[in-house]
Amino acid sequence: MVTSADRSGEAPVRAKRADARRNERKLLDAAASVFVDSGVDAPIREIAASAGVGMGTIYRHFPTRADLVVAVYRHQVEACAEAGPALQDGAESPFTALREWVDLFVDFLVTKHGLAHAMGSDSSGFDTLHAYFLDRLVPVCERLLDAAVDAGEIRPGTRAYELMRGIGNLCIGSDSDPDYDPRRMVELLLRGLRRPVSS
Amino acid sequence: MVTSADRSGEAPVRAKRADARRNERKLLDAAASVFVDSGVDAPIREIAASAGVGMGTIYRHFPTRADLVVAVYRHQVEACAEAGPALQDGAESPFTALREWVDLFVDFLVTKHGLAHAMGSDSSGFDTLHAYFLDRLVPVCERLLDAAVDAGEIRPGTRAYELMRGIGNLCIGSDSDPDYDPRRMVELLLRGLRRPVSS
DNA sequence: CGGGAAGCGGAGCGCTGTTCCGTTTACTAT
DNA sequence: ATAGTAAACGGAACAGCGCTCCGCTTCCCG
Repeated sequence: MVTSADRSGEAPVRAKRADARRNERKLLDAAASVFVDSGVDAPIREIAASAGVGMGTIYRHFPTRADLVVAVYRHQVEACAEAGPALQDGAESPFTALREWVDLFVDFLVTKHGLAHAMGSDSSGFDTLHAYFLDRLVPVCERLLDAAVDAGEIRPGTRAYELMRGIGNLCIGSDSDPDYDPRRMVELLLRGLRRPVSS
Repeated sequence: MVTSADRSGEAPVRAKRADARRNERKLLDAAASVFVDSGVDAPIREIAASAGVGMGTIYRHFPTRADLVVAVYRHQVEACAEAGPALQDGAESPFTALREWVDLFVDFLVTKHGLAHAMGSDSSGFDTLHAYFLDRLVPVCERLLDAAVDAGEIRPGTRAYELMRGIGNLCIGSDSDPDYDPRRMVELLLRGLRRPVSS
C-alpha cells in the first residue's frame, strides 16, 4: 500500500520553499492587522494588498477564509483552551472556574470584530472555523461543566456544545452598540445554569 | 406656508396608481414565498423575477431590503406585540406571562430563515429592520419585565432592550444545526433572571 | 550553472447590490 | 374620445466581492 518514499521515519516531502514561508508570515501579519481595522470579513483583496502579495498566493496558503482566521487566532484559542485545566485547579469552586473561563472566552470574542458572528455561521464557507473552535474548546468547556455538575453547583442536562454556541451567539454585534453588553447576558445565562443553593 | 391644495380635510395627494398597488401586492406575496425558500438574504433579482417585475420596481417600493422584510412580517410582529398585554392579563403570574411571550417571540424568529441574524446586525443596511422590531417590541417586553420585577419574581437591573437582543442573538443559526436548540438557551437566560424563590 | 518544479501574481468570470434613464402606462382635464 | 402629463416601469450598466486559472518568475538541487 505504501511506496518506497516513506521507508525512514523522516518526512519524505521536500521542505517548503523560502519565499513561501516568507509570504505565509507576511500574510499572517497583514491579516492580523487588517482584521483589527476591518473585521474578519475584510475583502480578500485588501489583505493580499496589505501583505504585498497577489490573490493567488493567499488562496494557496489559506484555501478558505476560515483557514486564515484560524491561523491568525490559533495562539489565542490555544491559550484559552489551556487556561481551562489551570482555572479548574486554581479556582475556589468548579462553578467559579467555569465562570472565569467563560469570561476569558467572551473577552476573546468581543475584542475581535465579527469573529463571534463568523464562528456561529456554519455556512458561508466558515465551516472550518466553526469546526476548529468547537473541536478545540468544547472538550475544555465540557470538563468544567461536568466538574460543576459533580460538585452540585449546577443542574445537569446542559451540553457544552450548546452552551458555547449560546455564549458565542450572545457576543454577536457587541461592536458599535453601546447599549448591548454581552457580558451581562452571558452572566444571566450562567446564572440560569445554577442549581438553587440548598444551604 | 401651505398652499391652496390642502384646504379641505381630505388628503390632497393623488392616490397611488392602480398598477403600483398591484405590483406592491405581487412583491409582498413573492417575497414572502421566496423568504421561506431562500431566507431573508435571497437575491433581490430572485424576488423581482418571482414577482414578475423589474428591479427598479422593487427598489422604488422598498428602498432597502429591510423595508421589504418589515412589510412582509409586519402582521406577525404586530400580533406578537399585541399578545403581550393579553398574556399579562391571562397568565398565572407575571413571570409566566413573560416566559410565554418570549416563547412566542422565539417561535417567530426560528421559523424565518436568517431573520434573527438580520435583526441583530445593525449594519448591512438592516438598520430599518433592527429599529422597527425593537421600537415595536421592546416596550411590550418592558412592561412584562417590570411587572415581573414588581411581583418580586425576578431581580431588577436587566433592561428590555438588552434582553431582547440577547434572545434574538440566541436564535441565530438555529437552522441546519440539529444540535443547537435556541429554546433551551433562552430558557436558561430567563432562569438566570429569576430571583431565588424565597418561600 | 542549468533544468524543472514550486510558487507567484493578477486578469477574468460569475454573482451580488444599486443606480439611472428611456419607455410605457394609467389617470385627468377637456 | 382623446391628448397630455406625471407616475411607474424595466433592465442595462456599474461597482465590489469571492474565487479560479494559467503564463511567468523564483528558488533549489544536482
